[in-house]
Amino acid sequence: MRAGRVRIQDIAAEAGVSVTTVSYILNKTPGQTFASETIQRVHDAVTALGYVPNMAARSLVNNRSRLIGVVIPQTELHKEFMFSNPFYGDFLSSVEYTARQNGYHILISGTNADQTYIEVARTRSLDGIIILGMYLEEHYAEIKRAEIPVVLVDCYSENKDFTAVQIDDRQGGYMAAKYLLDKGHRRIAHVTGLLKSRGVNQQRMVGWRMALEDAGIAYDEALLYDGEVSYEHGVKAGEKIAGSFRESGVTAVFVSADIMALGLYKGLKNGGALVPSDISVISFDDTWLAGICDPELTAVRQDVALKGKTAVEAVLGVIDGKLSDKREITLPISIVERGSVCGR
Amino acid sequence: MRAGRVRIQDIAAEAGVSVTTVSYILNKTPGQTFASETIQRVHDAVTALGYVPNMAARSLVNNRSRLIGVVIPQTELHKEFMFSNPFYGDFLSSVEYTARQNGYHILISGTNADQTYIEVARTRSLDGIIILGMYLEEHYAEIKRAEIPVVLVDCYSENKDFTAVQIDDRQGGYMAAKYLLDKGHRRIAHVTGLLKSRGVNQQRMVGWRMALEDAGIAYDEALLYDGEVSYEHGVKAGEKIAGSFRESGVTAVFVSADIMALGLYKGLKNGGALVPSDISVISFDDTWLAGICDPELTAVRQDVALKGKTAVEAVLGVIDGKLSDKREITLPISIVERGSVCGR
DNA sequence: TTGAAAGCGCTAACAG
DNA sequence: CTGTTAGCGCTTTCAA
Repeated sequence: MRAGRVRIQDIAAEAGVSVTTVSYILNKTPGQTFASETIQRVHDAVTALGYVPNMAARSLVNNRSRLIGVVIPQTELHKEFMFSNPFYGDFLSSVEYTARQNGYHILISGTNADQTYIEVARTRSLDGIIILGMYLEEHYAEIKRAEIPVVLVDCYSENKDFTAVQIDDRQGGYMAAKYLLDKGHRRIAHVTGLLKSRGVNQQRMVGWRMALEDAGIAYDEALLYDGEVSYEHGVKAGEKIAGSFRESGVTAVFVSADIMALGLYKGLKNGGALVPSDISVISFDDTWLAGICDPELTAVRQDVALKGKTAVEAVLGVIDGKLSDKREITLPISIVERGSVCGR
Repeated sequence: MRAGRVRIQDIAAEAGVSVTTVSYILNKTPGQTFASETIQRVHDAVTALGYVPNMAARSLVNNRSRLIGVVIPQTELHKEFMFSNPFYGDFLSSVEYTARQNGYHILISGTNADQTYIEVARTRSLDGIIILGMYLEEHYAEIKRAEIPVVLVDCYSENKDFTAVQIDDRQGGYMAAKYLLDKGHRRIAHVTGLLKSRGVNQQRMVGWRMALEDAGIAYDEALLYDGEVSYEHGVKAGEKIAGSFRESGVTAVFVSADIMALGLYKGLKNGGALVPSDISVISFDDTWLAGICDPELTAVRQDVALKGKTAVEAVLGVIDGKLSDKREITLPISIVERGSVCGR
């Protein structure tokens, strides 16, 4: 039970066996069998001496660390995570839990300008990494070259070289707009994040446009409000919409994240528009934020915890050499009806 | 630039020097000087070959990992983190950022029943750990014995053996109640989390009681609503308060976390009480949530990012052997006035 | 200034 | 079934 270094040697001595035996027993190495009495003696020695394995030594030999890296988008390079959006916290929570159940730990790290995440991964002998968001195209070549198991979450890449966990964001956007259409809305605005070419926001936007077009409604760029995925952007968009909805005829808004929806509520209110009687709102994600506003948000729901769990299972699958075929995993989405949409 | 293992040997060969030289130059080992040309050759070799150091090997030798562990409260043992409260996300974000700027990475891990965090720390050769919440008394002896640099955040322990980063929660509670008192409120309810004996909620509650007593108001247990730190608990408390405030005479509530304040708003509204005209509300933390409700929350503000930064700097201080004296670091708090309190 | 070499703790041939 | 031993990549003492 001492704090200092108890080595595998020490427990070998204590148990009166060789280090090999101890190593085999502790690792339950397949194909090695031992007298149950031997096993018992080894385990006794372990508890008696308070032995814990030294992962550094183990990593050095195996070249694997039982560590999984998680890359979370930063607001800017050098800066902090975008944790104000509960989506990330929920995701990380699920990832950590699932990894831990499988004997892995999570290393989180943003990146500085002088070091790419791949360098971190190599330096730390990460067994795999989960990349959230869309850092891909810039680092594609490097990641590919590093030959490290990577799972992409919410990245729409042209390169199908990596396993990806995602939802059908385009379909989600379509569902949201269709829902509004079915309620009789014809002029539907869209508040969204930055429309980077291969991001989820882009896809949701395209889905929205498709639904409108399928309903015979021409795309009107004036109804698109893109900015940062933040509360503040929601406020700004809400104020603009509230200030013009009587002329523009807008009766509904599809907003692509709960956190922006909260801002939107505020902005609409500031501008004197009521939800849902003046403006109906449908959101995306359905984090717990959707339940705290008034009226509660109708939203396209995705299961963030499942996304995290699936991402971990996918990296582990790649690490273990299974899952080489199952390249793309698409999780289901649905619409949760609450009070923020009314019919026309 | 290859993915495979480039060793320090390889770059020694490439640069035409010995491994010792390379090691010294790469580590900028104090007291070792080299011809600037040699240094240049080594660095050239590093970039040419794409060398990244192997932390496992380094850890094995130094017995340090440049890894800092962060322990975040779990809802239950075995379970996931309490990330729905933005406090934790903001804290972690700041911790990761500060650590990274200092060349450290963050390992996050909850604990399973079969393994304490200290075992994780030993197995992973963590250089230090930041413990958030109050796991202390149960593990006190073990942590002490492990002799690993520990910084406690938001833990009120009797044992002053560890460096602690905190705010004066009792003072915060006092300030909140005093603020309400000064506005003319006499019957002030308190909605809080579980009152574990050495937790922040306990302290805030004591501050509230003290302020009331100092104002000559007897403590009334009926005005205390304790439960879990969650949105739901806030809702329940709000409904109860709204249902009885006309009889009980309650005109104000001090709620000990923003996330509960949001629930409280909802509950009050459900029960037909208006904020602030019927019931004034003052909250604690002042995360971004305080700004999203209507009316915006007046709150006791603590700087979560600063707390994270300070915690990291404190562990690093302990690791480097400085800071042995500065045992307790108390961060400032203040009151941010917004629209949720009105005078009487 | 530089180099040889002894480990750090562990795994996994290989030999018994 | 069990023991010996050669590394994994790196730091650092000691000697040159």
